Amino acid sequence: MSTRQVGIKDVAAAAGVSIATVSQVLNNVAYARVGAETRDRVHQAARRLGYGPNRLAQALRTRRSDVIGVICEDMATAPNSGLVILGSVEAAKVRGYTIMIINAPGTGPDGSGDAGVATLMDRQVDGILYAAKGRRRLRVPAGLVGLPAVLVDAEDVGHSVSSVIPDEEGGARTAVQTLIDAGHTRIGMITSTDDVPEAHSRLLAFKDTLVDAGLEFRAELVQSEPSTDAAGGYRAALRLMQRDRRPTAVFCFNDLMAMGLYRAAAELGVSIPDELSVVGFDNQELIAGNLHPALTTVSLPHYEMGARAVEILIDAIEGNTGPGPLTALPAVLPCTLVARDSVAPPSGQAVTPWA
Amino acid sequence: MSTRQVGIKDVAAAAGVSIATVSQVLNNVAYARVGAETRDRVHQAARRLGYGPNRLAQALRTRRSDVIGVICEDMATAPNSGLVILGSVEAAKVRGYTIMIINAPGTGPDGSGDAGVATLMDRQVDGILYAAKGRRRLRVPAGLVGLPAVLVDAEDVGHSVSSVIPDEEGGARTAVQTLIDAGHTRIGMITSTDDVPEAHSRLLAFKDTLVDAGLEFRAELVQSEPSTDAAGGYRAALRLMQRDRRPTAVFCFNDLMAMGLYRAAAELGVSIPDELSVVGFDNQELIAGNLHPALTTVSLPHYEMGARAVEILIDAIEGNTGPGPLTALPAVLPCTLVARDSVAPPSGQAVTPWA
DNA sequence: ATGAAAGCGCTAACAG
DNA sequence: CTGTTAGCGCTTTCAT
Repeated sequence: MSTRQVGIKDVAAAAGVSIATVSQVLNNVAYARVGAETRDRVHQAARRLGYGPNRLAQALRTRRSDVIGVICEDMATAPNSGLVILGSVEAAKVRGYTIMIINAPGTGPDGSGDAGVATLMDRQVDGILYAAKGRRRLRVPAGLVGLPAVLVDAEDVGHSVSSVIPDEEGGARTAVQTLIDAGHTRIGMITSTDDVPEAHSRLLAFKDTLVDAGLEFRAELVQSEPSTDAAGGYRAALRLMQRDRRPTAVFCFNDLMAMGLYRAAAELGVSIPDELSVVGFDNQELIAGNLHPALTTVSLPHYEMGARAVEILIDAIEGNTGPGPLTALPAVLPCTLVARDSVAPPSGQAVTPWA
Repeated sequence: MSTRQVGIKDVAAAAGVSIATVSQVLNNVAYARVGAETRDRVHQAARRLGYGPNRLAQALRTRRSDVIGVICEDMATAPNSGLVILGSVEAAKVRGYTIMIINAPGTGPDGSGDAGVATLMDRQVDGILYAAKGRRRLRVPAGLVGLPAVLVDAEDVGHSVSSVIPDEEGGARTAVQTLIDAGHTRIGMITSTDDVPEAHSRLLAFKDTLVDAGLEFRAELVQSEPSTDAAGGYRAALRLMQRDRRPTAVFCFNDLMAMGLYRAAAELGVSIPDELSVVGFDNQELIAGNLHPALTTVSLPHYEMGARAVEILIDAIEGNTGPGPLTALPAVLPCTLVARDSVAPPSGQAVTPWA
């Protein structure tokens, strides 16, 4: 803003060539056959003047802005939305793109980013990433369909937009299997009474993993609560732990509920992990890393989803995606176990007097 | 991308006027005196065709992109960086701007966003927001000085960039005063041994608030630890609580340390808030809201800083800032108390046998 | 091997 | 009151 921004024509003047030539050498145009010595002059002039291309002008001309719009539902409220943004920002950078971001209130069953889509398209973004607030399926804003777009952490009900989702069920199986592998046979679960997809899939994975391991599923060992925070976890845990034969391990719907379980255990004088193993879900670093003992949990691939979505999007934009439609099957990314200190083999001693 | 984007000339054709007229009515140019009936035709045509201006073309022509670049140090790692982003996104939207965001590794004593500044300037952003990772002072990237820029959560050592910072000390005073107001006279503190500015300012505020209230500052009632997480808080708390006369209330350096204090209290059988009041700092919702009892704490104005910074920036860009230099005193935003359930009057009973 | 010229979609003087 | 014209900074055909 101080000294007027140097442009291609300044470079041209300094190098004693035409602006066309400057453009060609600076962009390494294949067909342009420019003398080696000329190239040098141009490059040097550019460097000397501190030339940087005006990406707006380039975009106007080439009809490619190299910017990706990100619509984030309830940014900063949704836990870890920061990570999907970071993933997309970094993946974009690698490919020479930049992220333009807007927020969308995540209310109602439908995606709410309609105005957002328009805003971003006016700004000529090359494609749009819609980061949903962890709902399974949603109806994407009408404006989205037809243009390069990918949905993160949700699938479009109309299957008209491709998406990147976590392998929820695999993650839950991993969690339960971790407990089984540690030697537990009497495993409980604390979960949500809400009719949300995660609740179903995690419960299902819990059952399946148990029976796959030849273990019995006992309905009385799963306790649910409407609120999936620490308070809910505490109440569910109390019910679970105050029965005749309590489990030696429990799988929690999320880290917050696990936090409630920790409190219940402390009050009942049962020690984690010696007398009770626990694994959570979500890997909320702040919680999982600061509970005592640190919570073993399953991590949702937030960063990876953001990054992957951007890659898919850019491939689509640049046409590297082959002739097939953008709308293939959703990319499903693994949820990995983050092992900390809350899992141990069951203690030798009987957990209850008569067991 | 399907049907070629409609442009100003399509509207002109549809309305039977020239593109200049369209531009003028759509932009409400003051001096342009266009017939009311013509205006209507234009507006209708525009609406009917679903016209949206190509903001890139506008920007190229007007030399104003209406986009603000945000450089975020360690986005998503820094706690609550999501909130400053959200604040800036929403404030920008109100003024018709959009946010373009990039990440910068927050290592070393200096701001690391040099490349980032260049990237953003190439994209013709109108100004830059540099969101630091909660360090007090830093040397901003050289490219920043001279252009519209504001620093969030830090001050430039060269005072060449204006900034928005939290009233750390005021927040700490509020925290301590809350305890005093509840009737406590024997108040402890758990803090960091690190030589970081927050540690100094919070400790100072602690002392000052005490003496201002006519209370005695006792060095033995402040316990520090190098690690400011729950583990550190636990260790410090143990030392603090196992003395002859323990405090009836404690002010914690942050919510994580408070979390450690909760554990220590539980183990020692002292009940919060009946026998011990506690107030934290940071308002990490996930922690503070899920501890039991919920933690009363002081909130850092992350969202507000982002929003305020954008407003300052836009004022500077649009020249509403008066003749004065952009680099005025830093804007300091209040840290407010978030009252939850961890503070109560001191219990009537003596805390120790002989007290 | 290099340059002239047209034009991306829009705004801002200025002319009618 | 409205239209013509000249660019913003760049890329890309097409001449030379």
